[in-house]
Amino acid sequence: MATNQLAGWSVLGDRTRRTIFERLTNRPSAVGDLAKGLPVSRPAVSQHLRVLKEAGLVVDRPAGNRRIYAINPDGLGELRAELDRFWTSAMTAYKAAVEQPDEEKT
Amino acid sequence: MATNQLAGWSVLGDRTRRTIFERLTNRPSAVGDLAKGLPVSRPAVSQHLRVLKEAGLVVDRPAGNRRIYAINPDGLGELRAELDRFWTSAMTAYKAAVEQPDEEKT
DNA sequence: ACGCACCGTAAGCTAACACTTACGAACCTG
DNA sequence: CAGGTTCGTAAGTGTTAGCTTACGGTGCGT
Repeated sequence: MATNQLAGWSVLGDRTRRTIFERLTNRPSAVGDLAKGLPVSRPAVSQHLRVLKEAGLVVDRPAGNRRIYAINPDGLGELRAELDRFWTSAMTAYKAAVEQPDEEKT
Repeated sequence: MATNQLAGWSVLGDRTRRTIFERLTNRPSAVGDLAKGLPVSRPAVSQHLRVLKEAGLVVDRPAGNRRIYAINPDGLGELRAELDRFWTSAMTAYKAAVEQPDEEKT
């Protein structure tokens, strides 16, 4: 499935990719339709979709002539978990560090 | 102030920068100490810290010979808000799209 | 004052990345 | 079958991003 375990952060670091991803949260779309609303060419969108797919964030399904891309619920969950992990880890460590300024007093 | 409004994603998209940021959540540190635990040189860490600082995620304070970098609580809050905004937006749109699969044609 | 440690910045290099055009495959419609 | 879509991929290009080395500035200790 997802070839990368923690790709969410870096994958969504790109603006275009975030836009594509957000559009897909609104509705599943074909490649050409996505490209129409973007300032980049259709093959560029296709390549972004491949990256998103390899990260497990989207899934694709053939529909006759076209290919419909949609959000992958599992990938969405993993992304959520990744963000949660990062955030809680950062917050707990930060709180602990604030409440114990033991190390280095200025 | 944070020079960018949505810098969180792209700034923390880099692995080294995420590591530095997480280390700073544990305890404020000087540049050299940070560089010691990383596979990159000290100037590289310095440059990363500048990016983090411009994004409003960290603050620095001179301490004699050295310069102590620490997490910026305001930046942490803004990051939290940004992640929340992204997540809720994505989730609400996604749920709505799932409950109305009639819109597939465009 | 002298030497040493710590740090920021400039300059330059390299690899990765996002993008384009060109091409071929698969599909539907007449 | 012929023609027109839709799409993925290969090949090539320009830019950016992260990294290194080199250098200058500042503060501390002897």
